[in-house]
Amino acid sequence: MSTADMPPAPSGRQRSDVRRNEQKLLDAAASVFVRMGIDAPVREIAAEAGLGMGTVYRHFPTRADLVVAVFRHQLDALAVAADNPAAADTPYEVLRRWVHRFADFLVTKHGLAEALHSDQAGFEALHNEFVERLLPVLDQLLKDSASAGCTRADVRAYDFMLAIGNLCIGVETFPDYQARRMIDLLLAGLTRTAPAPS
Amino acid sequence: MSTADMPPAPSGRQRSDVRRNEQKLLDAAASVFVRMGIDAPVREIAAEAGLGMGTVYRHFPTRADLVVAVFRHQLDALAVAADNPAAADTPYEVLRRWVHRFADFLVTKHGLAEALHSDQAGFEALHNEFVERLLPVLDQLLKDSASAGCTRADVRAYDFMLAIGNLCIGVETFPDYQARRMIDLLLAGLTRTAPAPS
Amino acid sequence: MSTADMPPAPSGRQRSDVRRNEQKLLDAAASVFVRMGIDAPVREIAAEAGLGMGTVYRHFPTRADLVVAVFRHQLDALAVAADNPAAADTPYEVLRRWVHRFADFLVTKHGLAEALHSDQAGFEALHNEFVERLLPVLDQLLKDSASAGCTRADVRAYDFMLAIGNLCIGVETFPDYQARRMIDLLLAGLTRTAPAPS
Amino acid sequence: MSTADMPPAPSGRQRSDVRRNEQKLLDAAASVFVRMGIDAPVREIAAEAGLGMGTVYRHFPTRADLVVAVFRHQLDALAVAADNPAAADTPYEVLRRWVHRFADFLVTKHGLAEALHSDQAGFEALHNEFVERLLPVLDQLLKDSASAGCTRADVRAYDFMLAIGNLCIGVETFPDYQARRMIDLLLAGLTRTAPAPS
DNA sequence: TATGAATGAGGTTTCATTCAT
DNA sequence: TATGAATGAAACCTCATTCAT
Repeated sequence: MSTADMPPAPSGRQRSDVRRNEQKLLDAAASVFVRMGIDAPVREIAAEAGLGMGTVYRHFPTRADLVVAVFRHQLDALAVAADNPAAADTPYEVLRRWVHRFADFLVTKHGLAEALHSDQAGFEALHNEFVERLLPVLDQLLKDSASAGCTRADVRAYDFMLAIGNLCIGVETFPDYQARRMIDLLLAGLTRTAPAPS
Repeated sequence: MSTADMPPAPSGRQRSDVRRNEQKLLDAAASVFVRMGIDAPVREIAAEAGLGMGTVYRHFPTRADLVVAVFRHQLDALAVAADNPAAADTPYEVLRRWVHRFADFLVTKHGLAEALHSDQAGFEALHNEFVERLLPVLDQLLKDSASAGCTRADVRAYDFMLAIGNLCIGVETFPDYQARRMIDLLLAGLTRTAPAPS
Repeated sequence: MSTADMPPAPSGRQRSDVRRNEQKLLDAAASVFVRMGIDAPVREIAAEAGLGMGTVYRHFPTRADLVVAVFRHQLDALAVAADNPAAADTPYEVLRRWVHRFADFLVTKHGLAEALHSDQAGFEALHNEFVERLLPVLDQLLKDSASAGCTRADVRAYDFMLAIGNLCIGVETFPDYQARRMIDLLLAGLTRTAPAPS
Repeated sequence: MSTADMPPAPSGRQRSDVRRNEQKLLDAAASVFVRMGIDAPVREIAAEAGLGMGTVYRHFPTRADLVVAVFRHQLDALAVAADNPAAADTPYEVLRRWVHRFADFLVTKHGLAEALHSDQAGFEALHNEFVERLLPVLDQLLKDSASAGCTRADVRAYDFMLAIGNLCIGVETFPDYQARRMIDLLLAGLTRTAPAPS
């Protein structure tokens, strides 16, 4: 009932062109966001994609839509990254590894950590996207680790997620800043603070 | 008889007005930076100060000059905040208190933590300002604490300072984010990781 | 069947509109340059053309581009003006007529002579344009006339061209100044100075 | 009645200070006009004179007043330059020498020739100044030379004066332009044109 | 009388967004 | 559906000019 009553017959080909364009735009935007920040001129993104500016607006009516789409796309990979626990690790090890994978993600997608705090359009949506996709994963990892007695139980996944993200900020602009060490410090702080080894 | 015995002084009153205006501008800029970010229109700052735009440029020829001035002004207070050690504390306690004072500073100067990472003009100068003023203080505190055996000695003050700053980011925009808890977590990670308390 | 056999052509109509706008801009700029000088506000030119300011910048990214374009367009006509020698004239007559045509050009394009000396952006380009287009023509005319024994051979076309241009300056602003008489005086000075009245 | 009822007694000293300042301003303006053109910022002139901006305005309420004053000052020297005819010269030689002296003046006061055509405030006054001071001198020289049969009688001093001025334009900006040759050409055109080849 | 701080109009340029083709 | 030309608001920065001291 849906596609049937459309004009001459859009033909699968056209539809796939459209999708191809959307992909081009996502890739282009990701790359441009890195190069020029999340406030990069729309024209720049269109040019990078080899498309017209109107096409950007057709696919992503607001900048927010584009921003979210760019990163949603990249979050998918991370959301499933906790699914293969690698068997014989302690829950803390699993948590630890995921956290660093998260940091990898933020750091390699240069500028993403900073972008999360942009006060521009799309900002809220972007944040929500992260929360929706990653918070459940991290929450589970924290709970597992706490249940196993490895780590504190009084740390909220939300705070922890933002903290990790924050610690990644500035890696690019301050080349001397070693975010990884600080992330490890945060992880260390998470471990059951020695109060009673016995 | 009149002008002859004056110093070159071009009327003391005027000079004090000028200084008053400079202060107005610093206050206005601090407030506007918070509201609109470090890239706020100059016109906005002028308006907030109740002065003309030209006056802003007279006092601070480049945006960098203004940005640096705004924060240098506020750093002075913090740089001396470690001078009154409050006697009977452990070095770790002193460190801990200063770190929270630093966080207070960043958080109450709403937006300042974010501003530290702006990739705009004045950015480098701002960063340098922080490094020059605060790094020595923090470095000393860390060393004292490590010497006393309270904390690790393998943490660089530079990383730690940026980390604290980073953890404060987003406090305003994500009201649910509890930066203080994360700072405490980082401080906890700093403590000599309970090799054997006994 | 449809798009396949078209060239890449992005709709011929659009392109012609674009060209029409460019022409509008050239006309508008020529007119405004006369009225307000070569430094006229871009906004003025846009208004005169009935277009937006952005459009000016799209077509002519720098002021120099616009300035040069305005006059290049008008130089074309002059560069070929020496091609129809009108048969039975002496080379000196031909030279004389072209010089006055050049002066006509400068004077009727009110303000152009002055514009040639603007120390603003685009100035060098404008001068070069004149040199490239007109100098060869004038040089040939001078040589022909000198070869025929009508005029001195020791006058450089470059100096002469600038001199003609200079003599046209002020025609508008000093209504009483009769540039033509001075041009004739210069031409008279060019003739083989009374070889031997004996 | 006039100076008598003034305040405490301005004292000759003060008056001479005022005059000294005026001279400072004239010198400074002349120098700045050369360096930055006739539209140079007022502040620049004040700075060059080592005085406040307000003082500039006190002495020369409009820019026109300053411009005129600067050049009037320099015209005085030229106006008398024809007074010492050096005895044994032909009137044409005297004319010729004065013309080159005029050109010297324009060329060495870099930018002055161009300034004569500025469409800015003070322009008309400047032009008038030249006319009033120099036209009588040049007119007399032309008449003397014509009376002696050296040169044409049908050339108006006004046109000739402007022509000389114009030919000096661009000497600075087009280093390759040899204004002197063109002035000589104009002078050559002035000579009784090859009496009659018949 | 001299000063120079303050003002703000006016120029430049950039881009987000619309819309005719 | 895709295009990119056009628009114009908005930011920047520079002085001419005023006026309190």
